Order: sequence, then C-alpha cells, then structure tokens
Amino acid sequence: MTDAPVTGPRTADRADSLHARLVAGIRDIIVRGELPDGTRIPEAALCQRFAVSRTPLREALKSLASEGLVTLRPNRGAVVAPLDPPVLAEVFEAKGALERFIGLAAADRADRTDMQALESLHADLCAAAAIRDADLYSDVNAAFHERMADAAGNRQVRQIYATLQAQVRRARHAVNHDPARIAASLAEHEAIMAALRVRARLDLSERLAQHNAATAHAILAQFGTAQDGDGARKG
Amino acid sequence: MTDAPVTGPRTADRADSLHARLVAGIRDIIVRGELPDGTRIPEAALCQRFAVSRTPLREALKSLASEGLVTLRPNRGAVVAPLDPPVLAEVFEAKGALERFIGLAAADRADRTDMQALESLHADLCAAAAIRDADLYSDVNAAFHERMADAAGNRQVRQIYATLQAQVRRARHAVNHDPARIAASLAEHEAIMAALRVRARLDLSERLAQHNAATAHAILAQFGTAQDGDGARKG
DNA sequence: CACGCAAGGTATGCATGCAAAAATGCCAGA
DNA sequence: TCTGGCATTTTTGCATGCATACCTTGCGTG
Repeated sequence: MTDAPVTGPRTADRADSLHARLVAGIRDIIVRGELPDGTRIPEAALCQRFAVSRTPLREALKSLASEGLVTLRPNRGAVVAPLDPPVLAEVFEAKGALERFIGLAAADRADRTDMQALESLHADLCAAAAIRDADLYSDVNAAFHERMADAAGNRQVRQIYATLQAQVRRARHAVNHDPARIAASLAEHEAIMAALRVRARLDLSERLAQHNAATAHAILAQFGTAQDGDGARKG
Repeated sequence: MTDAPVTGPRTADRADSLHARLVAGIRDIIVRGELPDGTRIPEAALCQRFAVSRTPLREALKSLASEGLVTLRPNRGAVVAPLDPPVLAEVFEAKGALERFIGLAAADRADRTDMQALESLHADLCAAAAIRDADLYSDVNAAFHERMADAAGNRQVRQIYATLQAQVRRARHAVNHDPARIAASLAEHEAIMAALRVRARLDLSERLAQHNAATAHAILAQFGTAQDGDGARKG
C-alpha cells in the first residue's frame, strides 16, 4: 500500500500501471490525513499534482469511492469521506469480526516465516512504545495487524481487513494519542503474542477481538461517542 | 460506500447515475452467469450493449474489479474473474466470519420489521423447496441471508457481505443443484429461524456459520475440491 | 435591509480522438 | 509441415473537447 513515493509530480517512470499508482497515491494522501475529513477534492488539483489528465484520475476516484475513502456526490464532485462516529463504530465492529477469524486462522496456519515477522514487528512495537513515539507506534501497530492478517492465509479477508484498517488509520490521524492507551495497547499485544506462540487459537481470537474493541473505545471516545466496538462480543 | 447524508428522494445509490446503472448492470450479467467464468470482456461489446461510450464503462469495470468480479489485466483487457476453488474457499471462509458476527448482532438488534421480513422470506424459501425450484431457492436463499445481514445493523458488514455473496451466487450458477442439499439447507434454515425467534445469539451465530460451511462444502465438492469453508470453526 | 432571482463562472459527466501495446494473420525458410 | 519473424488489425490507455449541472454573485424588489 505504501510502497510508492508518489509525492513528486512526475516520478511516473517505473511504477505499475498508472491506475494503480493513482489509487495508491491518493489513498496515501487520505490515510495519512494530509487531506482532512470532508475536504473537497477538485479533479483539477489532483490532475496537476500527479501530472495526469482527468480520465485516469476519475477512474482512481471511483475505485477509492468503492473502498469508502472518498464520497462521490453526483455532479458535485468528490470529498474525502466523512469520518463520523457511527460509521467508524461500524468499521470497528466489522474489523472485530474479522479479527476473531484472523486469530483462529493465524493460530492454526502461521508458519515459521510468519512467526519471525510477527516477533520482529512486536519488538519494533515495544521499541516504539519505549521511546513514546505515538506515530511510530501507530504505524508499527498497523503493520503488525496486517501481518497477522497475512498469517491467517486468506487473501479475501486480507484485502477486506486492509480496507477497514485504512479507515482506522485515518481516524487515528484525526485524534490525539493517549500515552496511557499506548501502554494498555502494548500490554494487550504482549498477551496476543503469548497466545500466538503457544497456538492458543481461541485465546488469540478473543484477545485480538478485545484489543480491537479497546482501540475502538479509545478512538471513539475522542470523537465524543464511546461505543463498544464489538457489538458481537462473546456474551 | 457510505450513504449520502440525506436519504431523500435521490440518493447516490439510485439508478439515475449512469455509473451506478453500469456497475449494477454488468454485475448482474456476471452474477447471473450470463458471461461464464474467464470470459474476455471487450469494452466495445459492453459499450454497444449499454449504449454508452467507453469512458463511463471503463470506470464501471474498475469498480467491479475492486469488488473482485472482473480481473483487469494491464493492456490486455478485462475478463470475468476466474472462480477457482481455492479462492472460492477463501470467500466462504470470509463469509463465515461475517456470518458469525451477523448472527450475534441480528439476534440482539433485529426489530419487528426485520423479523417480519425474515419470516416472510423463510416462508418463500419453504415454498421454493416444496416445488423443488432450485433456482428460485437460490435466489430466495440469497435474499434471506442479505436480509439477515441488514438486521445486523452494520452497513459496513452489509456491503462486504453483499460482495462476498455475489461471488457465491456466481459459483452457484456454475454448478448443478443437488436436491438433497436443498433439503438439508432448508432444515438448517428452520434451525436458524428457531434460534432467531428466541434471540439465542450464540446459537444463531453458530447455526449461520455451520450453514455457510455446509453450503461451502456442497458447492466446492462440485468444483472437485471439498474443503471445510470454515477454517475458523469453533474448535 | 432582507430576500428572491437570474446571469456568469466553474467543475463535473460523457463522448471522441490519438498513440501504444497486444493479438492475429501471413509469409518465407528450414 | 512446422516454425519464426514481420506486418496488420484490434484493443486498450490516456488526453482532450463539449454539454450540462451546480455554485457564486450581483441586482432588483418588497
């Protein structure tokens, strides 16, 4: 997702197809929070920025609209999709449903390579927490969870998860980071790794879901709406 | 993805938009199986069929590609996305993960209107089984499950579910319908309705997931690959 | 002074044109 | 007959142009 440094206008040469480059580039702009929530996106501005004509740019916007990152209003242009708390709560719920599956599947299917990658990312996460770098922590955290989704061995889930995760990352950029939450998050990650190491599938599933719910609570609280984030809790 | 703030007479999802009409039209062609798995889709043919130029048609194809219904090969055009068993197994797994959530959430949230709609669809399903109309049974079955997803009250999940369901419906058109499977499916549906009526959330969740797994098994078996379809089973 | 309305400017939606890449057919040589 | 290379044809990718819908702004009226 974040592999192409498309910040420069005409670094067009070696990238994939123009369409892929535009989608990735605009997605990056939105996920990083460079264009705030609700901003209008005039086609001309992005055309100039990426040095392309309107046709491929419009195609990219359509794709991003189906990802939910932009909203297309007929005859009225595109805006960065609003991040209102009810929708965000639904995103966390959906992500929680997938996390439960990811936990069960990853516990069964993670191979040696997966384990090494996750251990490495977990170490990075501890380091980020130690130096209290909230932005770094967020980035490593997202990478960890996407790597866990990889380990689940289901590309459909992987793609859906990435789409939902993009919304969450976007929301993270819009709120302040609470140091206490980082500490709690790290503790949850320790438990997650412990469950993964011994392949405790139900435990891993539950801990991932709870971690997601806790993150949802922390972020939604800053949006003024504290919701559970896991409406399908174990009960 | 997210609805327009106003749910008035005209919404972004209406057929008044050419883009929406094209996406829905082409999706219908593919889901109904009119264009078999792997068929090349020359732009010109669809342009003539829908009487539009290539620009909006290409935009529609990009959207469908992000839904996974078509595959875009750079400089080589679009094909109806191949339905190979491993991918289909992943689709069923992902759908199973969502069904678990849908069961938990629908048991909690289904209101009177939801219940009436589901009872009505369930009656239709029984009728379709009684007259042994396999195609009708498939259609009503899909409508029932999408209505159940509605009752879960999460539009993110609802949309992801619809996308996955489209792939399943496509696969259904590619295999023969086994009367024995219809009978078994109906029995599972009876149990699903029983659990829903008494709001047995865990029971409903489990039954939906098992129903999905059984459907997966039935369909994948005809593709020559019998897989579980619920790799994240309860254990 | 507030409100309604109309005209101009701006941005979007779609069609068309052109260049490049791939697919196809053809022919020559082995 | 088979194979390899080349030219033609087809199709895709992108740019541009035109019509239309929307937003803004200035003016007139109550």
